[in-house]
Amino acid sequence: MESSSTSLIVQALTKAIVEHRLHPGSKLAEQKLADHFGVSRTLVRQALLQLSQHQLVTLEPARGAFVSAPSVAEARQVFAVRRMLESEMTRAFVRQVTPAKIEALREHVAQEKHAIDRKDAPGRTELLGDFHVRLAELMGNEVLAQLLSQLISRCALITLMYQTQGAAEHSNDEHGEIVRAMAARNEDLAVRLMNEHLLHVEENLTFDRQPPSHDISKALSEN
Amino acid sequence: MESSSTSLIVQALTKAIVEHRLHPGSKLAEQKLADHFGVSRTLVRQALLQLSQHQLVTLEPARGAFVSAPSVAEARQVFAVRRMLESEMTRAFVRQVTPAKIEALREHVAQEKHAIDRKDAPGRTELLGDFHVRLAELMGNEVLAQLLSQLISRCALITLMYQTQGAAEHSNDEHGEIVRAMAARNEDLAVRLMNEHLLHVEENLTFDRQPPSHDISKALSEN
DNA sequence: GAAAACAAAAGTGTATACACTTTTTCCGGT
DNA sequence: ACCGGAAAAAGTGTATACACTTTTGTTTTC
Repeated sequence: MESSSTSLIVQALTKAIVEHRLHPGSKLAEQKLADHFGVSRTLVRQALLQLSQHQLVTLEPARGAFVSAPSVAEARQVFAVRRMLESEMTRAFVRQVTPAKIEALREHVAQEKHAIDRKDAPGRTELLGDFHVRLAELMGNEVLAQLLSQLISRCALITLMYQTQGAAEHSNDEHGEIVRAMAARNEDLAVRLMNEHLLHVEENLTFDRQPPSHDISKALSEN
Repeated sequence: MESSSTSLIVQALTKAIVEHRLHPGSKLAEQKLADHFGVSRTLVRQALLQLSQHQLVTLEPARGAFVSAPSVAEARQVFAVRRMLESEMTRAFVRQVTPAKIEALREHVAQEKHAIDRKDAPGRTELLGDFHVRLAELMGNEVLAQLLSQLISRCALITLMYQTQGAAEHSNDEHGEIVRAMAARNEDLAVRLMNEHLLHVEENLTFDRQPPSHDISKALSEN
């Protein structure tokens, strides 16, 4: 790896954390990362600072940066916020729905299904999360989309990436049902389905602690 | 000014921006800020990076940092998100309300009134915003509180600080009404009042561009 | 042999140096 | 006088240096 501005480092680390190639608790030593990316510690520090704002990384004074290990309480709070935000988002969406938007969502759900059928675990996790961001984008609300994107990254850090094939299929089905309710302009049903969907995802939380991967370079090299 | 870690610089700049002592568009030159705070550019850069994540500052590559000047569209999006989030927050709050929490809110509203009566403009703006954050805190949801706090900072950058005495009183009254509806456990009323309150605040947006203050040191020295 | 104390190594936090980009200033041409 | 452009000044972006803290490993002591 070579050329990289700060944001490229942020992206690479975010991907590695969200995809659970870097486990919660892993130490992120500045010099090691700097060597890996071929830059100075300066840029790595900037990246780690940003990631700490996104809550994906925790900075301990004079001790360094670690992949965040959210507590159960924090995880539940994040999901509570998502339910508040997304149920109302769903309501607003139904009120301004158009055939083109429904078509875009159907297309997305089909992509999810494709990734699931291919057993492409990283791809399916990303797409399942992006469904919710797409909703915000289709509403034309950038602020909402960005906010949700961050919340969902945090959720991905919380839920295990290698969720069962079954759970992924279940989520995919629920996305489909939600879109159907939206297409029928059934506001209350869509909102209820979205709420239930998020509750189901939350139920599937697995709070097992895993042995941290101490080989940072290897974790990052896998793309 | 002397002793300061990065977060102190962030706080000082946030306060200056939110209180409109630094106007949107003002250039924030690193060396000037470094001299003012008596630190090196390193720490100032870290602070500016954080502020840019909070959307209070905009970084232009190779050109430097400027106090953000949110567009009208962006402002409306921020308020739309607040309405989604806060209406559901209100609903959840009513469902788990206790006399102690109501008392805390009454106390807060009284403080608001006090600041308004004293014509303490910075204090009242801060307190009027904090009402919404207090709500989140009382629900015991840190994540929600932090998120709202950031959204509200952005709103403060958008709304003029020196809102009329009348508008402040109006907001204060509405806060009082909301608390009353909550105390009565009238969920739908409380939610409706909160929604209307946020719409009123949004209506009061003033999108006049003001001449930027070029004297950064002076603006920051006023505390 | 275990625990405490010390020394060495590694790592973080802040300042500074330097290359490169943008902005400003100043000067000559029209 | 005004415009264009070169030279200087100011400013940002990244790397490096160095002080100080934490961690690790070794030796000493009981």
